Amino acid sequence: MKRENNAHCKNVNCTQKGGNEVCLCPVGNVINVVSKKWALLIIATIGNNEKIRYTKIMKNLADISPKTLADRLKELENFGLIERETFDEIPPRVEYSLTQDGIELRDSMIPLMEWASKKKK
Amino acid sequence: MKRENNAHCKNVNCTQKGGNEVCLCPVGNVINVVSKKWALLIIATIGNNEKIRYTKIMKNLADISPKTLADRLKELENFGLIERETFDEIPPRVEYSLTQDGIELRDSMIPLMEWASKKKK
DNA sequence: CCGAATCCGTAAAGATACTG
DNA sequence: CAGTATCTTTACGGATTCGG
Repeated sequence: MKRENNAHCKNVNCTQKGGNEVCLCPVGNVINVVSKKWALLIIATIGNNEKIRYTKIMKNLADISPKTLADRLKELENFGLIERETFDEIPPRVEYSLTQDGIELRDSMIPLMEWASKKKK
Repeated sequence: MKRENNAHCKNVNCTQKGGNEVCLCPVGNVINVVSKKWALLIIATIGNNEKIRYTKIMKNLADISPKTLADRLKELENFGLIERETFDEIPPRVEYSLTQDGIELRDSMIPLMEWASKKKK
């Protein structure tokens, strides 16, 4: 059976049915960045602070390892979701903040976080 | 400085500031299930179909491996987000559907999926 | 045939110690 | 302070196999 017309997706190989569903074909890239472990929580943490330093993110996300945090910050920056500002001071200071895209992402994940929040325990 | 009152969180160790932010303290568990690779896409796929079989999920998520799908389905079932119904037929038939919690999750992630959808190239 | 389970190699995440 | 380096552990992917 050839698939029905789908308002959400122009991909001819899309196997989703038409209707009011959310088509998943175009979601791949972003989701793969965003669904890595800690990624959403990092975005949310930065979003809660406007500007925030590496050590403070570490404290807020108590169980993250420094390596994972550094890796994730680099990815999120490369992806244009966060911004990294360095200051030539001793001791060094680096501040992270959300870009416009990051803010949009943060806003769009608030319902998810609230669901998770009330779901826990 | 002791932290300010935070309407979202009763955890005394919460390091978030007060205000209109989303507190992350209670989010841990669920997020760790949900932010595993493919988890959100599986939820979304099942949510798009009410009932759906293993093989059809495989087709919809073209690049997932059978092992990863089986692993994720088990986790999501254990977590009470999806339901697994087996039929004693040959060839065997297994249908997956969202639980009430799964439906809530699905609803709460729609904005995120839509953001991802319009963000992608 | 369908829905996995198994085995195995690679990639990602965690723990800890350490440095510019 | 803001990360690296290094090592161990866990997660993921790919092919094959298998019971019903």
